[in-house]
Amino acid sequence: MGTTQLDAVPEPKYWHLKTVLSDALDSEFEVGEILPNERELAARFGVARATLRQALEQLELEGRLQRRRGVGTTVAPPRFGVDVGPGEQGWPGAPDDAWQTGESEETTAPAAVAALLGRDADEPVHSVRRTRMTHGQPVATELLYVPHSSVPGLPAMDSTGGTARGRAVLRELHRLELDGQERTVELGSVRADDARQLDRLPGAPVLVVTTRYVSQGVTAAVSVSTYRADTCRLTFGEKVREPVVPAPEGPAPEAAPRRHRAATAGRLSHR
Amino acid sequence: MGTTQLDAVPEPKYWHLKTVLSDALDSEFEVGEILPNERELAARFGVARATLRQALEQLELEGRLQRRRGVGTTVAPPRFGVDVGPGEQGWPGAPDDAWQTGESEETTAPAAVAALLGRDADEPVHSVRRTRMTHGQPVATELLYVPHSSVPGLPAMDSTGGTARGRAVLRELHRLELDGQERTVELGSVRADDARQLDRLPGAPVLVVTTRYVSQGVTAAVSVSTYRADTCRLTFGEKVREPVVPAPEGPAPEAAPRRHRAATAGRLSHR
DNA sequence: GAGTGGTCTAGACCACCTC
DNA sequence: AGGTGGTCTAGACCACTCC
Repeated sequence: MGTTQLDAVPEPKYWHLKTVLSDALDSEFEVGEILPNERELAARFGVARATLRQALEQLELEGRLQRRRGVGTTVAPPRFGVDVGPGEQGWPGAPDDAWQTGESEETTAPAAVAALLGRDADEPVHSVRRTRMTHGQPVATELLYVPHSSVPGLPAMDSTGGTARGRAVLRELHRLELDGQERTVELGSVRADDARQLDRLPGAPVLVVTTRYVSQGVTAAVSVSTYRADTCRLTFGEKVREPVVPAPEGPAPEAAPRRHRAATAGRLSHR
Repeated sequence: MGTTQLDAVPEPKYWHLKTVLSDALDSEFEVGEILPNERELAARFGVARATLRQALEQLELEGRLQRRRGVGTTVAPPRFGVDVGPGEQGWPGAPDDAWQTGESEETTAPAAVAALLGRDADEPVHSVRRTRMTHGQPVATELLYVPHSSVPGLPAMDSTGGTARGRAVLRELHRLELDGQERTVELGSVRADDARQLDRLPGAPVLVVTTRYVSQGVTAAVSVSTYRADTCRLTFGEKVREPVVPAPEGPAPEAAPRRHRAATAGRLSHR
């Protein structure tokens, strides 16, 4: 007695805030437009900044917003669709691939990778770092692990730890016959070293794509690629051509107008 | 002058905490074991609870921990590898698939899905809800959208909005010839309705797999599946058999012992 | 009812970018 | 120097689970 009705599940404030902001983004903002700052938004909605930030975090996770320290919060463009095979049924470094070869060094593979390779954890491998660019932005970094035994023909150039070495490794890899590849995708958080290359803070969500390259029945190489989860949509094309894909937003896309109305000055109404 | 050295980047507390906890998880805890509660952990590390929670959030995102309200925080098992074609080159509802057909109803597809279907946004579609189980746990929910024009042979059973109707839709789908399918994977956050089915709170991170099924040159159906990102590793097998995959943990797996030492009582040392 | 994780507050300071 | 987002604190209350 007293409760007007079944108030049922009191929706968390930040959750409600998120949907309000999401709607405002659709109706009142242009892509690339900069939002009012967090302190102002929090005040306007009558919540603590931490609560507002919880909502913004969600929206950033869904690729709707982009936040940069010292700059501000902007409305993010729809996610890129980046192709992740098996379209290009080739080895890394195929002439047409989207990757840019970087440093290479001789190390020992991390335990998990060694297990995937089916090699001992202490067997030396070539590790080649690569970066993938799209629209002028780095969207992924990769570490490619190639056991010495996979590329026995590689000329000795031990101390040449530069990009030349990386290209040499890729070249040798191409001499092998590729039987197939196997991929897994999972969620991770970017480590400090990758973070800088991807222009994100450590801990930002990434999609980790692990690929096992098989040649003549054995795993010849393993690559671990980390894609920015906020800006990327991984596509696995097969046979079919892609039409205009209007980036589903959030989880299960529900009626999403995303009309671009002219943006003037003081909108984003409260309540 | 004055700084002893390049103190460079003062690592955030929660970031350092995360690595400390991560190491402790490897060395001092068993899978399924329950951690001390948050207030205790925070006190033990001399930080505010919010800071500790930031570290725990990261670890949960990486699939290392599982937190349940009212229960506690437990050490998560390695992620499941769930197959996401194109191994089973078939229509949804193939006799051997891992999905469990649920409710079906007649609706109109959300805008983004309608665009993928290449149909008008107001054309009626059958929407079939399905659930994917693995190891007795629900790992994904799906909404399958089938335009009426794709299954003209479907007998009239308008008001039969149950699972029988869903099965009928799938049955009709099988009569079509499948030319190919096209998938995309992206990060999302689970909506309220899916959340309950996946036993997660709203907003939890999910991997959204959107599949376009093509028959005779046109898109015959579109499915949107949301997988729990904390417990799932999506696998895209091709030709190759899978060995024992020891779940890379975090982004780029670095030397990960994950040895299971006997767990006693009051460890998890500070500093 | 006791104990857990989830939400929220009102403040403070820091790191970074831009002017 | 001033403004932005990022980190951190010390508290409070709530929703949930289990006994």
